[in-house]
Amino acid sequence: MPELPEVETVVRGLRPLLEHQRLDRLLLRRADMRFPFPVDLSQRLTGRTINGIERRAKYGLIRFEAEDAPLTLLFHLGMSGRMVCVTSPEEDFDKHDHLVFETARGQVRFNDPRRFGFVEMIDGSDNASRFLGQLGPEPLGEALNPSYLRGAFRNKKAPIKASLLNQRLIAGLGNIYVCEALFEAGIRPTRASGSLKLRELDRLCTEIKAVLTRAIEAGGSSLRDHRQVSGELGYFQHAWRVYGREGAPCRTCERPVQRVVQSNRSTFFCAACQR
DNA sequence: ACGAGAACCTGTTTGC
DNA sequence: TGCAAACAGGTTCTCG
Repeated sequence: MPELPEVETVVRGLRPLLEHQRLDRLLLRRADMRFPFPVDLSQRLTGRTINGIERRAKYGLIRFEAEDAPLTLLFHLGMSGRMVCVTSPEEDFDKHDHLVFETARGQVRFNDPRRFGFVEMIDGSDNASRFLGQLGPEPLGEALNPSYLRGAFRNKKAPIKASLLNQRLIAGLGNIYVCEALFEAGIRPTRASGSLKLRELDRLCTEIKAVLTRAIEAGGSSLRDHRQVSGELGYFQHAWRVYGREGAPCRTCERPVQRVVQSNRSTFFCAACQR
């Protein structure tokens, strides 16, 4: 489930395996993803040292050592993407292992059954990326605050659920954490974005940060689990308050959780607790 | 300009 | 039991 906390967990998990390592081999097994993988990936990156790995919104950024301009490999996990760490390289490939990074420490395999994931080479500054250019502020940064939200949502008729998913307004929220944050803030997902009072925006802002922070902590603890580190990165269990709980009792008032579809995506909420 | 819906693809679950 | 439909964490594009 690659939303922001999962990508953060993936990035943290990749660091000990890839950071300051030379990329000995980059194997491209399948290139026809959501956007085709660049065909010259191996040629451009093999032999280079990885300087660091960062996250921006739901994107992972692998920084490579380069002579002149910065060189970055951006990756996105799509809906079903995973990074699988393999310390015994003779292990058979899965049919959905599309890209394989190999260093002295072993392999990292980009596995993605649905192939909505993709990578992009960024030459120079991050602004050169077609994906990073239009992004709104990071939800965990100081730039996300009630007055920013007031400006971003002013006069907007779109439901608050849709606005929170809009990466140009806030970068990194996905379907699960939007549902959870709206529940925690007591705000009904169908409300017009522009109708939220400053008091509500303040609470929403607080809950967005709290929900994401808790999820990152859960991911961090799962990283310490040996099975996680040597296997799949970025997938951990979480006890959702409303997400995926249609018909089950609200954990606050015990009335059944409702499910509606907004912009073709499921929204879960409690009609009594969220107004 | 804005918002809703479709498209992209595969695997798993649900329902008849 | 078998098969088809529904559904799944994302982003981008088109259309009204």
